[in-house]
This record gives sequence, C-alpha cells and structure tokens, in this order.
Amino acid sequence: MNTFDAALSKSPPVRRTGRIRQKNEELILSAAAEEFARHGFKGTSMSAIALRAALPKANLHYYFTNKLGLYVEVMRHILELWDSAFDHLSVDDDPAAVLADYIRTKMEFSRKQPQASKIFAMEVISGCACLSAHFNEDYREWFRGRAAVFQAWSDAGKMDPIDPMHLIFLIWSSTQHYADFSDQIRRITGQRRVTKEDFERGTETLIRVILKGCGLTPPRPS
Amino acid sequence: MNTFDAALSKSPPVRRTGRIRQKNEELILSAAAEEFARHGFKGTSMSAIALRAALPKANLHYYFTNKLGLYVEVMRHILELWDSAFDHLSVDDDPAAVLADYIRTKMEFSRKQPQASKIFAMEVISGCACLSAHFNEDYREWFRGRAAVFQAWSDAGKMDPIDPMHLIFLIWSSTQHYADFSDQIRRITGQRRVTKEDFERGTETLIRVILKGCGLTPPRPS
DNA sequence: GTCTATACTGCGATAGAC
DNA sequence: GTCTATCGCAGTATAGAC
Repeated sequence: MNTFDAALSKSPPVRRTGRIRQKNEELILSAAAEEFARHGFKGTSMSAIALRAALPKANLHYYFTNKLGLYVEVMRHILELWDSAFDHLSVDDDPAAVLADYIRTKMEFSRKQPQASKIFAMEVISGCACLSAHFNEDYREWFRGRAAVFQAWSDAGKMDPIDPMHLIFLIWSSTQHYADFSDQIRRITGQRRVTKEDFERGTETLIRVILKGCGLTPPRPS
Repeated sequence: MNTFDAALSKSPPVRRTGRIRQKNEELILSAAAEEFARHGFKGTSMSAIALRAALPKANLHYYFTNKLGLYVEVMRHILELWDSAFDHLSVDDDPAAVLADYIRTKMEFSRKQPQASKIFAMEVISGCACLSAHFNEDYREWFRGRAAVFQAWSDAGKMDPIDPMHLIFLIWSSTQHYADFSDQIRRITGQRRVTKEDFERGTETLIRVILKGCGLTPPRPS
C-alpha cells in the first residue's frame, strides 16, 4: 500500500466545529479542485491555489497537512459525489428507462461538475496512483452487480445480447467526454463555451443511439 | 499567439543527416512520449526521460532546445500519425462500412498507440495550451466536411437523422476510452493489462451498438 | 558529439512573530 | 487563528572539459 492509499483509506480528519475553519476549508477545496482540474497534481502549485482562494500560502498548510493531503481530500469529495448517484438498480426495472436515466444523470454531472470529471480522468490516465484504494474488491463487486443486471435483461430478452461491461464503458466514456474534452468541443464549434443546448442535444443523441443500439425503445421524455 | 503555438507552427527543425543524431532523437522522442503520457507535461522531468532513454541529461538539451520544444515535437508526431489516418471519405461510400471501419481503426490506434491518445487527452483536459494552433480554421473545415457527409447520408435516408457532430464525439470518446482509461479497465477486470480479446470484444460491441443505433446494418466482418 | 559539474529558479514546507 | 520570511530541495538549463 502506497502513500496515496494510506491517505485515502484513513477516515476523514476530525472535523472541528470552528465556523472559520469550515468556511476556509471549503474555500480552499474549491480553489484546489479548480486548479487540479486544469493543471493536474504536479502541475498545480500551492501558491496558485492560495492565490485563487485569496489566502496566504501558509494557511493551506495550516488546514491541510500537505499538498498530497489536500489532493486526496479533493478526490474524496469527488468520489463521494459520484458514488451517491448510482446506487439503486434492480432487475425488475425497465431497461430503457434506467439507461436513459443513467445517461441523463451522467450528462448532468458533466455539465455541472466538469472539474470533478477532469480530475478523475487525469488521475486514471496517469495510472491511478491515488485511486488504487478506490478500485478495490468492493468496487469490482459493485461493478459486477450492475453488469449482472444488464446481463439478466439480455438473458430475459428485454434487450439485445450486449456485453454489459463494454456497454457500461460506452456510457461512461461518451458522457464524460462532454466534461473532459469540453475544450476541444468548444474549439470545434467555435463557441466561447459548451452551451446548455449542446448538452441537451448531446444527451438526446446519446440516449437515442445507445438505446436503439441495444434494441430498446426510448421511454417518453420526462 | 502563445509560446506553444509559435513552436508548433514553425516548420520542424532542420533534420541534419547524422545517423547518430537520427537514432538518438528517435530514442529520446520515444522515451519522452512514454513519460509525458504517464505524468503530463509538468509532471515529467528531463531526468526521467534521460533515464528511460539511457542517456545523460545534458544530451537531451543538445538535441532539443528545451523541455517545451521536446514536448511540442512529441505532439507533432502524434498529430501527424492521427491526421494521416482519416482522410478519405465520400458521400457515395456505404455508411455502415465506413462507420465500422472508422471504429475499428480508432480502436487499433488505442491498442497500438495508447500513449499518443493519453498525451492528447491530457493536453485537451488541461486546456489545449499546446494545441490552439491545431484547432484552427483548417481543422474546423475538416470536421465540418466529415459532418456534412454524415448529414448527407441522413438526408438521403441511408441512416437515421442523427446529429453528425455528436455522433463523431460518440465514436471518438468510446474508442479513445480504451487507451486513456486502460488503467481503470485493468483494475475492474482484475487483469494485469487490457488484453487483445478485450479490444476485440469492445470493438465488436461498439460497432454493433453504434451502427444499429444509427439505423444501419453491420457489414459482414472483414 | 558526449558528459560532468554547477548555476539558477520555483516550489513545498516550516518557524516564529503577531 | 493568521501571515511574513526563509530554508532546503528538485528540476531546468548551461558551461566547459574531454
């Protein structure tokens, strides 16, 4: 177990009740997320975070043990955010509704929390140094559980016999793309930023193609 | 125009004919690609590249002006590689064959040149500092050209009316995922690395879902 | 053309006054 | 709890011997 794992698997540091503390920690975490998303772990300097948070550099070290600790804390927030979103799933659900809903939810995440997706992406691309603890047996179990539901739907003839693992990858990649590669999209469309309309049209396209591709009929739009 | 652009838009440095030079430059570029893919621009140190290339650190500065110059050279190699791959496309082609071929080709890239994809991804995620020159009017023109062909197919009733831009994003993201997120895949499957079989099954799944999702019938496997 | 030794800079982290 | 001043190191880049 490496340094990252140790930091992640520890329980969150005791939250003292100070109002100032709470406020400043939030401020720092938010500034750090912004910087890490844009420059990666190594590319981000404590000074840059301090500057963005409008706080003296030394204060960061007062609230967080060190740069890595701060990064791990940011990552924990992201994982909590994501894990909370996709808990409920049962064989009895309607495949079309579930898939459409999943795609819609993930696209909303990409639109509202693009930094989270970017930090996660950079972390995975550069080898998951910080996430080895996250991809543990529990996680594989969770993944297998979802895949099993998809498989059951296929076996029951509710959808085409699609490999569940690759289907999940398809949904993850195509939705996260709108967060991670927003800069490329922006430059291709020539817009200042990716608009809400782009997201809506992207969501609609993904739902349409993926559901039909699995032999499902899209549910009425909610 | 920033420093990156200036470096990229310049013609490649004069290639002197020395055999040693040629060999060492290749060696360095290859080692650099490996390191940049794993640690990003800032996260990579010249010493690490030198170590991997089994060359003294000072030699890198002899062959390349500085770290940025080396990075830009690596990026140029990648872009040449990619741009050369998808030139031919005509309205008269068979949509199903073209899409299947495109997906297959991109998946081969992900399998054989994963670092290229990773470096590109990190660059885009962190704001395309080095690629602003690449996403120029020519590139948008190229993109619009491809999109127009897809649109023409839709208009002619050869495929469902899918938004061409989002369809291209779907293909890009789902195929590049197998390079960029190989570490996540590896950890989920519990394998030491993503196998050729995973790639084949992924390719097959993508072709199947995307083509059917566009109202196309997959061509006989080649 | 190769490599050692070193100058210089920027960053993470801390000491210690307030 | 806040902030200035500073230490020490890692990393880029270069000078200059061979």
